[in-house]
Amino acid sequence: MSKAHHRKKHPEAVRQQLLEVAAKLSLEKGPASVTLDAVSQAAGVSKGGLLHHFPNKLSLLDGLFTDLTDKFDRAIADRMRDDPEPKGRFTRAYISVFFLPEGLADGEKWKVLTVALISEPHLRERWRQWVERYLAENVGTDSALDAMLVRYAVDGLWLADLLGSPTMDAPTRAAMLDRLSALTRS
Amino acid sequence: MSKAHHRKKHPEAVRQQLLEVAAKLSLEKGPASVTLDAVSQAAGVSKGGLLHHFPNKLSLLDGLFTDLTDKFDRAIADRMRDDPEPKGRFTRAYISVFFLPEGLADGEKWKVLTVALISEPHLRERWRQWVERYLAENVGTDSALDAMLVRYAVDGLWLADLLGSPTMDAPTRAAMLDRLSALTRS
DNA sequence: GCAAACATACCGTCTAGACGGTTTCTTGTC
DNA sequence: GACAAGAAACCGTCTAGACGGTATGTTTGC
Repeated sequence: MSKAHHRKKHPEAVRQQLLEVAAKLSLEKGPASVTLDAVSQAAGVSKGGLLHHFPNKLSLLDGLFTDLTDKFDRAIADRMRDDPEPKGRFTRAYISVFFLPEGLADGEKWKVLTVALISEPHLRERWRQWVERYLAENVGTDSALDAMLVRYAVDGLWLADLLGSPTMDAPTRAAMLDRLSALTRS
Repeated sequence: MSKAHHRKKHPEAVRQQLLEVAAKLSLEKGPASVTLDAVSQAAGVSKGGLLHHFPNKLSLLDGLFTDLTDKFDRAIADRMRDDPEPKGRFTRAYISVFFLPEGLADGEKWKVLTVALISEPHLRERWRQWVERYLAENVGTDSALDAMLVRYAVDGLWLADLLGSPTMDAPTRAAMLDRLSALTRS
C-alpha cells in the first residue's frame, strides 16, 4: 500500500495538478502521450484517483479546454481594461497575450489547446462557439479588415512557434509586434 | 484464400492509395484514427501489404510528409514562374496555393500535414529544415517585414480553416486576399 | 458514520509489428 | 521466344503490450 493513500487530501490541488500534467505531457511528447496511466503517474496519483476527478478521458480534455479558455479570457480582459483607445482594443490585447513576456506562461498552455483541438475533433464545436462569442463581443471595434488580418498573423506566428519553425531574431520580432500593433489603429 | 492475392500487382498505385487513405482518415477522424489496421483496410490491402511498402508506422507518416511537400513545391514553383514581378513573388505564390480554387485540392492535404506535424514531434525537424530552405531561397525578394507578416496571416487563416473556426463571407474573404496581395508589393 | 478521496486489481479491446507462406514480376540465358 | 530462378509484392496469422474503463477495497475529513 502506497504512502500516497495516507497523505493529506487536497482534491482541488490534485485536480489542478492533473490538468497541468496533461498539458505538459501533450506539449512535450505529443498528444498521443496523454494517456490515463501517464497522466496519473506523472501527477503522483493512481489511475483510479484520476478517474475520480474525471470520469473518462474526454472529460479530462474537456476540463483542460475550460481551464485554458478561462485563463485566456481573464488575460484578455486585463489587457483590454488598460487600453484607453477603443479601436482595435481587443486585437491589441490578443497580440500581447500571445507575445509579451507576461503572457508567456499562458501562451505555452495555449499551444496545448491547439494540439488538443486538432487531435480531438469533438472539441472543435466548443472552440467554434468560443471564437464566435469573441468576434460578436468586439464587432464594433475590431472587425476592420486589418484587425482580422492582424489576428490571423498572430495565429500564424504562434503556430510557427508551436511547430518549432525557424524563429525570427529579437529585433525583427520586436519590429513585427510594432507593425502588428500599428495596423490595429489604421 | 482470397482473390485479392491473385490480382494484378500495381505497387506504385497501392503505395499512393495508402498515402491518400492515411491523409483522408487523419483529416476526417483525427490523427488517432490513422492506425495500420484502418489504413490498410480502407486501402483494400492487408496490413502485411501495408508493412511491405512502409516498414513501420513512422515511415508511413514520413512518406506522407514527402508526398505533400513535393506537391507543394511544384505548386509554388508553377505560381512563381507566372509572376513577372520579383518583389514578394514567393509570398504571392504562397497565398494563391492556399486560397485559390486551383490550389484547393492540395490545400486539403496540407491540413493533414499540420495534424501529423503536431502529433509527431519527430517530423518537426524535417519541417524546420524545409521551411528554412524556402526562407533562404527567397531571402532577396521576400524577407520584408510585411511579406513575413502576410505569410503568417496566411498560416493563421489556414489554421482557422483547419479548426473549423467561423468563416468569413465570400466578399470579405476576397477583400482579405486583395489586401494580403497588396502588402507583398509595399 | 458517512461521503468524498483516493488506491488496487483486473478485463476486453485495440495496436504495432513479426513471421512464414504464396503469387506475380523481372531478368538473364540459351 | 521459352524458361528457369530469384526478387518483389503481397496475404493471413499470431503476439506482446498499451490503453480506457470497471469493480471493489481502504483511508480521511467532517
